[in-house]
Amino acid sequence: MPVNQSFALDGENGKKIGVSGAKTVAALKSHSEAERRRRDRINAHLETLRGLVPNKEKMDKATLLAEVISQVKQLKTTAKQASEGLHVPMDTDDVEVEMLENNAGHGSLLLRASICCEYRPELLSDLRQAIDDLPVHVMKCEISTLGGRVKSVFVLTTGEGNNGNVVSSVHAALCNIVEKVSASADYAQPLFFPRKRQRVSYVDSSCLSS
Amino acid sequence: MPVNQSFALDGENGKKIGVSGAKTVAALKSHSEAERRRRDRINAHLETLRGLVPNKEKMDKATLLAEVISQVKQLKTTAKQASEGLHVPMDTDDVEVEMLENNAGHGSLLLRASICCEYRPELLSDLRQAIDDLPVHVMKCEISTLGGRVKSVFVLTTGEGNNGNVVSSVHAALCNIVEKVSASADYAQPLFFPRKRQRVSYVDSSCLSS
DNA sequence: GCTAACACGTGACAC
DNA sequence: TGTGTCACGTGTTAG
Repeated sequence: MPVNQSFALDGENGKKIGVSGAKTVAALKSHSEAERRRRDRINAHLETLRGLVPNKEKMDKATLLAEVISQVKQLKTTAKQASEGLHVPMDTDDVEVEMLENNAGHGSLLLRASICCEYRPELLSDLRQAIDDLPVHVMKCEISTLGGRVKSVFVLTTGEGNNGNVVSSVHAALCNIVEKVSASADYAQPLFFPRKRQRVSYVDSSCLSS
Repeated sequence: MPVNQSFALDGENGKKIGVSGAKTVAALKSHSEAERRRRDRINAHLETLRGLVPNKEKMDKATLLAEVISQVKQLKTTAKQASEGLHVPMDTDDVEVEMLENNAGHGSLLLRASICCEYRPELLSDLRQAIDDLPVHVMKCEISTLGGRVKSVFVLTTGEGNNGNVVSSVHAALCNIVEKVSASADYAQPLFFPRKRQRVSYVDSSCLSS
């Protein structure tokens, strides 16, 4: 049992531990209480984490944290590759054009073009105009939005003949759109439709990177 | 500096603190060393976690753990919603609403709603209007077109409270849109953009269903 | 009895 | 000032 009464004894530095010692004791007590609260807070979070790992209970703190680490890494990779497959917009602007199939010299090329950028109201019509101006046909189009950002993927075919530098011209056209985005960078309401306030926190896609 | 030499003194229980005292001191030392190792292990894991959260450095242990918790939850939901397949429009009209996650009674529901139908010019604005009128928020939205047909998939969350019959009301709203489609069944130009004549034959989307 | 894990109180340092 | 965080050594308990 700790001493919480103050006796008239000499401290090591010659300081009296008398009536003033009561204050010291009180301060000490609040200190230990604060520390106790800190521990409780940390342990509460650890308890929450214990509920999020598959192994359920019975795990010491260190291995629990190790488990959480591997969980996070695992989830990151799966979420990343899954979102790649599903064309979820990342938070870095991006334009990609790749050739899916080169139909043996003459005839049509099959392209896959994607653009990822912040949303703005004229984006869709700009896209449509850009594609219309190119010597391509849209076979398939996919538009995804997440947290105010947009990713759009096109599967395109070229007509006969004019397949010289279609790839680069498509790329340039899409880049124009992205840059026009960053030009009119003042924020506008997102496409579809976080017009109402977003109650769920956005997915920070940067956390999917590493 | 701790006493690591053993003097011939009597302990309080009458136990000699002699040569055996050296053992006691040694045991105590190994104890504290073991504890130190344990702390280092835990702290190393915490440091690793610090590298996995977006905020980088400067975070006390408790808030770091809190951040990790929200990270894990976030990643879990995204990983779940990403595990759905590709959303290619079939050539049969369809409306589906399913519950992805029921957050423990209170709080928000996570829904996945999809609609597949023929394209018409007002479809997008109709969709937007319908979603706006519902007590839901759009977390993610994906629109795909193929051969004049369109499929749109939404990941929705409901606010607190009004989660009673959201599923059925969402379903009803989307069905209304589909039926409105077949009502104004006279053909209009497709969404995005086979406005120019389609030189390649449409992909029969039934062959994608497998 | 030995190891491993935990909670506790305390000194030190920071803002 | 005091309020908060951290590392440390120790007491205690379980396997």
